[in-house]
Amino acid sequence: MGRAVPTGEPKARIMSEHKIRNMEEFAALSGLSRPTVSKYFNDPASVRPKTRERIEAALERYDFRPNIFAVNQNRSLTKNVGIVVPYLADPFFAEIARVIELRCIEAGYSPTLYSAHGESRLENEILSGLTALKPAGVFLAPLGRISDRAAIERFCRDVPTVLFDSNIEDMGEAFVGSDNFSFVQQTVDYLCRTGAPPAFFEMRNPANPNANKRRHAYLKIMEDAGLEPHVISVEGQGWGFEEIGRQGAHDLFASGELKTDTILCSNDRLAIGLLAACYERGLRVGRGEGCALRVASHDDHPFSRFTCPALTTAAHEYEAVADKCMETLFSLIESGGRFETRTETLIPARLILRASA
Amino acid sequence: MGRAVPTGEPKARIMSEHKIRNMEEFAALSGLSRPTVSKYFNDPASVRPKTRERIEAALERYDFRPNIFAVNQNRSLTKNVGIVVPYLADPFFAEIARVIELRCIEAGYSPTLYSAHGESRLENEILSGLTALKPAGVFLAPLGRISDRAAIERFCRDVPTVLFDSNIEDMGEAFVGSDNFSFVQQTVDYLCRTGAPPAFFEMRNPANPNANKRRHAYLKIMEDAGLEPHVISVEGQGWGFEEIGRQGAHDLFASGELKTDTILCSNDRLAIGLLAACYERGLRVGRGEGCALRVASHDDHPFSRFTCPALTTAAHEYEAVADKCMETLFSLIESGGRFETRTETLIPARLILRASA
DNA sequence: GAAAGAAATTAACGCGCGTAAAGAAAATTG
DNA sequence: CAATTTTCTTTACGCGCGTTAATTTCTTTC
Repeated sequence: MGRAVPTGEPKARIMSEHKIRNMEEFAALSGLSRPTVSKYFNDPASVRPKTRERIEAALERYDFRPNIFAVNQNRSLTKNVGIVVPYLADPFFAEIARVIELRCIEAGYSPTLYSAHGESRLENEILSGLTALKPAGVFLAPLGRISDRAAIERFCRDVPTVLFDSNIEDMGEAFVGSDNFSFVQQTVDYLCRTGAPPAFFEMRNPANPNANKRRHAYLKIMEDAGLEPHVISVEGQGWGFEEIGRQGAHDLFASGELKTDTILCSNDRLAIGLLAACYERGLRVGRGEGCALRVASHDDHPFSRFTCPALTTAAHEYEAVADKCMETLFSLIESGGRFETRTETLIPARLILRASA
Repeated sequence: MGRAVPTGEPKARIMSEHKIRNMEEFAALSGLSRPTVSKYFNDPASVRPKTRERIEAALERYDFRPNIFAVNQNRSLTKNVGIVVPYLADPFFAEIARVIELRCIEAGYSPTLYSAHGESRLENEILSGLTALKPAGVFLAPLGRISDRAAIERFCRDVPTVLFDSNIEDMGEAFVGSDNFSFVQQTVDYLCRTGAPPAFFEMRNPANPNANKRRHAYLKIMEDAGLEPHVISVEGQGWGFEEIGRQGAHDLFASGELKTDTILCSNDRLAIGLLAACYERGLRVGRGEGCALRVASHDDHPFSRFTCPALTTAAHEYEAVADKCMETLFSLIESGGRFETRTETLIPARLILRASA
């Protein structure tokens, strides 16, 4: 496991040579037998250094890669790793997937990225296709509420799976994600410490379970602080969160029902929409003089640094989540794909103060 | 080609049955011979309707999928399609990749998404790995300037490739992308028609060739209009365009060298950074009264609708690009992977007027 | 219902590689 | 140097499926 297998990087080749068809031929050109070369590709350290040198010299000259389909045919497990996210065009998922993917590559695996594009039908097809690839493991951020539980359960029985981002009870061998309570606690604490307690701005029917956890956290924290909670649930379907936030904010401001000058958004994408609405209405957002509203949020979306004003938010520890994901997968693979008990790792948030609150 | 192969969607299975090991076993359970079943999987229409029904009934019951590695081992071509982009965490690429991927799925292919993460080393590894997958075709948006030309050229010799987004001369069988000249023409025309001629705001050493084409287009258009061009090139490396734009804008404003009230950004991500800088400096952007600056840009980045103010931009026709990509790949596959002559399709921009200019 | 045509079956080979067993060759040890 | 251990070679089988050729069985047609 985790051995450094050569990956056929571009090198100066001898072009006059015809293309190598198979390992037999390559072995002959290396002056070795096929089983030895096969051993090398399974673990370069398993052959004598001198033999290894000969193979690697031949590799320089002839640009040969074992046929990936033939290699995997008899294997019960491959070096494939699947990374499945609900919607890759959401920069948050693009970013977390990016970090995990890079970690996988570093560890010598072949990660493949999949997006369910917000549809449970596609999520199912991805999982069923992934099963056929016999991956060593899969990182799955499920769609959430609209996921096909039965399909995911079936998948997790066949493939060692680490859930991330969105937890689904008892699904997969482990869960790695952010601690939603910590997110909300930090933002609410900060906002209360520096001004009025926040109202909570969210989508009414979020597909993602984290949204519900954040609402519950908000309610609990406000209650514990003896403060009256104020939840604003806006309507909207699909993955256009910014537009939903923008529309919802316009409706909110028009209704005149907002009783505070501090809004905590469930996530940054809603906040981005809300800030756009504020700008459109000439509402100045920030903590300074002449500001009508403070806005904070959660996720540290890649774009939250560049909103106007820049968004105060509770950040995911992207690197830490990715590291923990990898670590979990490694021990999962070492345990033969199953854990005795399902572990859940919740990584706390890091508060990032910017100009919006 | 393009046949509707069943994809093993979740169905009610008879759980008591043991798992099918191979096609032989599945054929027996269907009451048919393996070659017939094999024929079916290659083309469901190639067997008698009655036979087809029997297989599909068995498929309902037993949840069998041909071993993907064994299937592809002897094939010189698979139904795999690769989609390679330079940086998937850039929402522009995430969006165009999303649309192309969905089109591929609709067409019955198995698309796989790859991101070079901004590194030519990874781009090379993706291509060399992709070659091994014997894909029917590949959509490649190369890194651009830092791409390893020789590696890409070698890849294109082995695999039918359609370049998109970034053109590299004579590389691949075809290119599909947006018409940078049209982008700049529309924005410059609009800006000149409604106010002062724009200065052009760009990165000094853009990796992406489109940036150079846009600068040239700007210079040409200004020249033809008898106007003096003014190019502002800001420093910066990597993929953090927003931050580069923000820093560059601050430097620009601090220097006092800006001689116009109209800025045309090379792309939306730079513009997002520039708008953030404007906000931070209290510069009001827009075309209305009391605005210090007009800002327009190119790409119709998914967030350009939500900047403050919303960004006037020349939009890619995402759908049209994706459609043309698919169309090109289809005819490429039908032509056996090679075109007589390399075609270049440039799709004009669509101007989107918003509040920023 | 017989002849012609279509579709399925049987049998067999090949793809490229993993892997195991047995023996030969090389490296290591005392 | 001989004895031992390690590594490599030879030989051979198996994986699951594509594919072909020769037959057999089923459909269609008149």
